[in-house]
Amino acid sequence: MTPPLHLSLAGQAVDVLREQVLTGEIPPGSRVNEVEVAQKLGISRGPLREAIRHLASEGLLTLVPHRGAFVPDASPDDVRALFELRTALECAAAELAASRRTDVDLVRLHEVCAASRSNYHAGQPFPYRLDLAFHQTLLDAARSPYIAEQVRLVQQRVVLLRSALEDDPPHQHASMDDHDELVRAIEDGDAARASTVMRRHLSRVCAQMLTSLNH
Amino acid sequence: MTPPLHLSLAGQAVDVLREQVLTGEIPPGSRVNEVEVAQKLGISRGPLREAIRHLASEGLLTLVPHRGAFVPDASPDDVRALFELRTALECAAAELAASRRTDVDLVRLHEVCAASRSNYHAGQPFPYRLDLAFHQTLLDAARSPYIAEQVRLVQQRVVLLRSALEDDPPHQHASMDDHDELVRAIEDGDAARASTVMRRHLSRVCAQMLTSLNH
DNA sequence: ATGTTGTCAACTGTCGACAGTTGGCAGTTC
DNA sequence: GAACTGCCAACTGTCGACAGTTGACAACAT
Repeated sequence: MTPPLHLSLAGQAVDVLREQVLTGEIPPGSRVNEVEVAQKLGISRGPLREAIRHLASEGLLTLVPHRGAFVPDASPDDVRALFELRTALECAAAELAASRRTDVDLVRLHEVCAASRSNYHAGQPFPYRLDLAFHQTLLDAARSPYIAEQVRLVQQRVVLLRSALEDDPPHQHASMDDHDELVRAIEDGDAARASTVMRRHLSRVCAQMLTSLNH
Repeated sequence: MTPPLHLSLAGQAVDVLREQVLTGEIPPGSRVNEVEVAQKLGISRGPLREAIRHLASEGLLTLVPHRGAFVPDASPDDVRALFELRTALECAAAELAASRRTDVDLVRLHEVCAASRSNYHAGQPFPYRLDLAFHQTLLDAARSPYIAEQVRLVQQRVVLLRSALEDDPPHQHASMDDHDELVRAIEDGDAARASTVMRRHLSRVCAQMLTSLNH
């Protein structure tokens, strides 16, 4: 009934470290010292090593033999290649969502879009939270667990390049329009259009990210 | 110059275990005993645990808390979901290959296709080796490292469901025709057709796999 | 015979300590 | 002063041992 009320130490360490890496508390380029972090978390090096390896498998850390684990900072080429992967996955998800969505899915998608707009007009911070929520809702509608899992991992790596999270109103506005158009295509069951719109949307996001990388 | 002439014990254990899992030496459904395997490999439990976690992150093992690691055996739904992911990735790769391929890529693709046919007529075993080689060559032509990496992982998981590797001549013949048509589309730089052919090809392979799952 | 409870062996989760490697720094030479 | 060499501290890679949990078996009650 109560599956694992308390996770293993390694699992807890994964959660804590992931949060610290994604929020930038451990900045890109810096190293993760095993003994230091283990003491700070109050655990031994064994579980911490497992946590580090796990995050490395998610792409949130890069391992260098005999040197340790580093938080990766991305080059423009990395960003482009990463978005090629993301585009492949999310376009497929959009197509599947268009053909499999239920009425409940549509309600949820509309809700997230409406929440985004009200949040935007209220000037709330962290608008990307709702952006992630939209893509997550779309993935639920696609009902393809393996694709969903991979998208989750890719989105994490994108968040790691938080440089583009600066609130850029024109970009936010365009994104919300993209989202609305995506929902309409999914509502119509038009897989081809859903894929096309998603591709354009991600292309825009990628470009925005690249420009903010160059300052 | 000689980067790591001898890998870490964990790295070696990963290679050995992956081979054993993929060849079925450790059959699906069976458990991996940490102390037993560690002794057999002549290493300690620490490095072996890291190897097990690594393979789990690749989808070749599933971890159950306090129970251990198991070799997963797939249900039809798993196969379908896995091929949805594979289709998303490889269709994108086919499109990219069509727009980025060089003359050298084309030569290599033709070579692999020719090798497949001669191998087929010679009645050699393990025809899937050359199938993997074809898809690998196509990925090289796509020049999208993240997509390539994910495809590699998915293909591994497909190999794990080796049930469909029974040499089925009609299926092999159809696959080789698909490959040839794919190369033509890539040669023409026709991304849309490359994607379409790849989708049909993988759909056929998935169907073949599902039928051989039901015996 | 069936269901329940107590016990136990086997295994995973975790820890602290030792060994091997790496990068940097001081000392030396030209 | 610059380049090279040898040493050293810090850190990762690895190991063996202990603690906690799980599933199964046996004994018992119904």
